[in-house]
Amino acid sequence: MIDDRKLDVLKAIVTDYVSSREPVGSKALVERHHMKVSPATVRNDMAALEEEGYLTQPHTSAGRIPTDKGYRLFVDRIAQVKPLSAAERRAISTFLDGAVDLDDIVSRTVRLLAMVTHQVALVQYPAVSSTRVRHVELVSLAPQTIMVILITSVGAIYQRSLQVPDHSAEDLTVLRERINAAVDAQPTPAAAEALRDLDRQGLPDLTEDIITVIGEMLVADAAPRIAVGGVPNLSRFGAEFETTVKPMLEALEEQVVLLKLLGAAATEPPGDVAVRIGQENPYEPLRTASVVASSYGPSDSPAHLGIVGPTRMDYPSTMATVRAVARYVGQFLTEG
Amino acid sequence: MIDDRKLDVLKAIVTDYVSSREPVGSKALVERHHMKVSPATVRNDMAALEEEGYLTQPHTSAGRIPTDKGYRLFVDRIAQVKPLSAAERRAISTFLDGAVDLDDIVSRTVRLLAMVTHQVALVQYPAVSSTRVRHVELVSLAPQTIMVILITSVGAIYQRSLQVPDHSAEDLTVLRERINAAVDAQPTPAAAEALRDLDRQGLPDLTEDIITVIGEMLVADAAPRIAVGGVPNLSRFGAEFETTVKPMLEALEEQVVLLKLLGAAATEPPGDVAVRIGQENPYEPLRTASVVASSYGPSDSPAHLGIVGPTRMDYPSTMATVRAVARYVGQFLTEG
DNA sequence: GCCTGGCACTCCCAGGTGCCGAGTGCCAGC
DNA sequence: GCTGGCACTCGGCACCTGGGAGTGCCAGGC
Repeated sequence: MIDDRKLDVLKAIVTDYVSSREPVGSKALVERHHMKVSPATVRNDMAALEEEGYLTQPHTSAGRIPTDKGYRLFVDRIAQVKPLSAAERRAISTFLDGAVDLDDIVSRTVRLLAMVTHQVALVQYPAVSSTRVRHVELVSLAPQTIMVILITSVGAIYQRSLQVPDHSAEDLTVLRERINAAVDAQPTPAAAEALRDLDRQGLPDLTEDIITVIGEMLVADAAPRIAVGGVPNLSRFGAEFETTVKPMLEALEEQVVLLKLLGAAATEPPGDVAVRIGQENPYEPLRTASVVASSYGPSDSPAHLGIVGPTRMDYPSTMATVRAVARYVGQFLTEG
Repeated sequence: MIDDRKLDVLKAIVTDYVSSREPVGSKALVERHHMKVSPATVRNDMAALEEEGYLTQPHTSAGRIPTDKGYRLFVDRIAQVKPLSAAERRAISTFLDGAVDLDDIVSRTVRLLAMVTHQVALVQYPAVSSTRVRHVELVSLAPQTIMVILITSVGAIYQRSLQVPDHSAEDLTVLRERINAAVDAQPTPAAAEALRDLDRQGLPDLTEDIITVIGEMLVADAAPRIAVGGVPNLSRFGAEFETTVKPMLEALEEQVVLLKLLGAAATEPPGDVAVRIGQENPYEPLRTASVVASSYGPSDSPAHLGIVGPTRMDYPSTMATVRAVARYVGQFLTEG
């Protein structure tokens, strides 16, 4: 039975533990939070919370610390999103000023997120499919190698090389014009369709190969990438090197793992913030870490962004920041 | 006076210290290296080496460890490059098989270096100027925004956006054709020149802006990038978190610092390996780290690659690996 | 003259001891 | 159902101590 006072106790313990990194005892808790009840009462509540799995004791006669389940309850039931400070608002609303291309936008975003949350930040590049095609370029790199370049309306560039049969420069020119006529300014799903229905009359042998490749680039979002920043923020956890820092460094090296983490975390509709705490993460070694993620871009194919940090983190502020940044980037992309 | 035996002693101390991480005493040294002299004699040599600054003692009655100066002498005078193991040779000669584009080559290289050396690996993307221009594309992103895309013969893509006055699609087409006629298949310095001398007759207003931007892209190598890999290898130094891991993480976040480090280290002609040890690095916080670097690509504008690790590293193997990888990548780029 | 064995000395480190304080659980009383 | 009180537990810290590794120095020998 979790009544209101127990929730208050849990909330106080989470808050104190996050800021002090030390197990929280009943006496200190009552003092620091001006509670209306005595330490003994709080102790009873703590015992009940521990009984139900929300708290744990590192050892007998130590204070309590929250479990993953405790953090979960805290996030679900208690944490009202903390309003951002004026400085944070200002940072968020100006950090994209003067961004020139997609790379620039992403790298600024990742730096901002890392700076404001003091955690490791992750930003996925927007999917191809969220944009319109601006131009397709075919460049002959070697006699039998062609590079296909796809440029989207947000300034993103995707490239692929492929081996093709012999061909002339004229072949390429014709093909390039035909393709661009079909896909220019189309949203990517429509472009993929237009490409399938392209009139093959008079086009060279290599057409099919190239169209296939472009189709893949448009649909599959072949190699979704994630930018990482704020790794030095892990320095604060030097003490927990083996359990926290090492697995995080290893995860950060693996794009696949990052994608899985972000993807699994950000299942909510864009604008909402999702939190995966400790064991809830789909990656075993990161059971001491939490992911706070959101998404941006069009709702039919959103890109994700978020942060990774120890379960012991300031969820209300972090969630507020992630949400604000995601919204702002999304807005910037649709407007710019 | 450093005679041969003292060099042997230094060599033995460096070797043992690198593998054991512990100060080396005279007795253990004589035993492990089957020396022909007694511990007492070695002690005298050690005292002399310490006197001259090649060794130091963490505290009285502890063994000796090498100083930066000691490592320097070791590298300069003693370390014969260790031949690579069969497995290493095999890894190096196959890791680029199937690499499709420049991004792929660089990311494979950085992973390989990290894997073989067990250190943090750095690989700079080849400079624009080391290649030929394959194509220049102008794409209109917004009414007054143009993206300039430069594609080189190795499949590298460089992009820049710029604001321009109003223009028509025809303007762009004319300009694009004129520019490509001038620069196609030229080595970048020649291309820059051709661009300067371009016949401006009949070209639109925005020509100058665009030519300037392309010129910058060609010459200045506007944003040299460095790929980083093997960061989890820092896990082995968890014990020295504050002094070693933290400053490294911070340095790795800063492309500028990395460029400076690699650039300063790899001043030798391509094919040679350069080592910067501890204090010799041009970045104060990394005074407990060494950089082993080499360069690849054309000798007039080489790109750098290398590794960063603690001064206590296996220099002979590391140097051999870095050299082998640099050579192989260089070869692959010229052939492929 | 250089190497060597011996010896006294230094100092880190690991293990053991004891105390202190924070924190708990429980209980009787209001 | 809350509270104050009390006995108890246990981690952390300071302190001490002995062992061992390593050194510097010196006198003697090849």
